[in-house]
Amino acid sequence: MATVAEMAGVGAGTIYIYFETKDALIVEIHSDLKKRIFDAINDQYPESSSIRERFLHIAKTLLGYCISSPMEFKFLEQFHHSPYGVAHRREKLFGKKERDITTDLFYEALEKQIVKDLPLAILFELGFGPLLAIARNHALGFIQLDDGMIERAVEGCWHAIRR
Amino acid sequence: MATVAEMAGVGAGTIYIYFETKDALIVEIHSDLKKRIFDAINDQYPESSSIRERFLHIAKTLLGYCISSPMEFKFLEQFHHSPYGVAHRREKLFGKKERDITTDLFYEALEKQIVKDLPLAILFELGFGPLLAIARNHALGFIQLDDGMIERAVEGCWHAIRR
Amino acid sequence: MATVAEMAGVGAGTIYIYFETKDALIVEIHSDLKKRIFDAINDQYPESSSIRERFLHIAKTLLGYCISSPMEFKFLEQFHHSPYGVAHRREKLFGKKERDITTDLFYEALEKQIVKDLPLAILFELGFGPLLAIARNHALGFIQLDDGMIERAVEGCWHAIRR
Amino acid sequence: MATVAEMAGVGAGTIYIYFETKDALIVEIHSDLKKRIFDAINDQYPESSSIRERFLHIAKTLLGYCISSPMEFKFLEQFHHSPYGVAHRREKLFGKKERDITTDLFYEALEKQIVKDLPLAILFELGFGPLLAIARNHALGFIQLDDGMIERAVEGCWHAIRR
DNA sequence: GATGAATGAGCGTTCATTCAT
DNA sequence: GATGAATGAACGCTCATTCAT
Repeated sequence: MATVAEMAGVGAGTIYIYFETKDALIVEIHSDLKKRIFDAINDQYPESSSIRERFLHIAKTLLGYCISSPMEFKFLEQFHHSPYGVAHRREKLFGKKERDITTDLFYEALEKQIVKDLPLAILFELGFGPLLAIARNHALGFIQLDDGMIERAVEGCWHAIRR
Repeated sequence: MATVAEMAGVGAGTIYIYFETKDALIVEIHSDLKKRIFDAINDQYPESSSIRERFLHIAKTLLGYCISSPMEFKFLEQFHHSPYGVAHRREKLFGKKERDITTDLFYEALEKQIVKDLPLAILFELGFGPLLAIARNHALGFIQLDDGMIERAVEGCWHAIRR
Repeated sequence: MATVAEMAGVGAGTIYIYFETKDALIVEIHSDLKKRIFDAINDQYPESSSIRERFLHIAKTLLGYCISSPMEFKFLEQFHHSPYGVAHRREKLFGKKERDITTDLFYEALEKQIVKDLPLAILFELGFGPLLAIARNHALGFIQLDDGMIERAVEGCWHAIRR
Repeated sequence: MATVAEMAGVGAGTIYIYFETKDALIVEIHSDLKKRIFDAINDQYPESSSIRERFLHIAKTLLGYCISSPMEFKFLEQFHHSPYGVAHRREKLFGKKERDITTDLFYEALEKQIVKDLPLAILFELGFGPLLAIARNHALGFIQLDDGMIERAVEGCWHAIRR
């Protein structure tokens, strides 16, 4: 928190005027980041194309965002694998949260029997989980991504969920 | 470390008789766990079956282990997403470590052009990453796994990597 | 550090607002103390008197300070015989530190061949070392210093170094 | 203590059969060392020469020992500036300890009014203190001792105490 | 006598949070 | 509203000593 305050050019106590706790700050940053990603997805979202097309659009946009914004991605990763992330997903799955574009897509795909008959949580992990993992490998320098590789990896995610 | 000592019913210093540092303790627990998982995989490993059969055996064994040993799995997850895990994977990918059964399988599958032309790291993430994620969702009570679901999820992982 | 904080009537962490580490605290106390001693020496320093007179002034001021400030002296002793003190003297002997009043005096005395042809380090030990030792003996109650004794001891130190 | 035991090739507990505490071990090592030094001094001690001659013999032997046995000297230094050393000197000054060769020399010198009229403790510090300090400077690499330098330094110590 | 595994108080340091100014 | 000095429980680790074998 001291570092955050310093980088923000404010006093250490000032943060607590705008955020109740460190946790609240983190959750809000995460919300903000999520909003930005969904904005990127919604931009040029092929609303009336096939489910496959829409999935590929989401997947590529997500992966592209993670690769081009390494700091934001690093935060996202840490959030995901922390108690914050667990609480967030629990809320998303069981809570009263309004639907988002990915949830809608999967519900539609399940209805039309285009994807495997699996719970939403699993479809998420099969369809989008590997993308984040791939971005992590890229960020760590374990792999050098190129367009063909991205194409094949995203295609793989689609194969994982489709019937 | 204080908690570990307390739960073990020993003094704080006793741990340091058996493990040089906290890090050494963590790495050794991980090694031990990995060995147990590979033992489980090697047990009844269908050496002479198809690559698909072998992959499915590994995937199911891995998922089964994670589901039936929730504490061990929780440790494995934390390790994976910590600097220890990053160092471990870096070593596995670039280091002089002897090959393991999964690496061998993927190399063979790449050679025979049975799986997509992707780096080992990505094949791992597509093929096994979602399984750990699914186990996590199960452990957190987000999903109730049944045999059909496991079958479909594992099948999805195979679809993700196969050509 | 816990004891220091307690005696200062502050929390354990408070010290670290003013001093980066325990070492920094110790070094700063030492600097402060050294400054006070040099201030005492500079006060009424017989600039234009003989080298002998100037040496005796320094020696008596130093001994007087050590006797009248037993706590400060105790710190000085501990510092001197610790790795901090060794590093400090190494810096003083070989480093780029600006000269101080005692170094200047010894250089002048060497040039004028008034003191024995010995390295600075040895002149220090012969000329001032015993004074600190005498102060220690006094602080420990091993001896009861009186003016005559101080006079003779300081005179002895002068005899040790002069030609 | 663990290191001592290891270097001695015995178990950690074995030390405590022969020495009640770590402190007792240290005190005994010191006694042993002191004995060795006095043996070196007694060897070829010029019993019937002048006090000056005898002092110079002791001083040179002491300095020579410290220079040629750096490990032993390091121990001696640490002992001297520790609570052990303080207790030891208190005992030596006020206790029932039998006289040693240096004490005898100083008593004789005081009687014959050859040395300054100062307490034994101060004579020790003026006469022998700088020698240990010089050995320390040598051990730390602060000075490079040669025969002339040793001669002048020891001479200085004599000048410090003689009338 | 000899062993060495076990102990636990204490070390220097951190950091999210508070509150008087 | 803004500040930043103050807090103190908790961190990983050490080491002189003990005692069952």
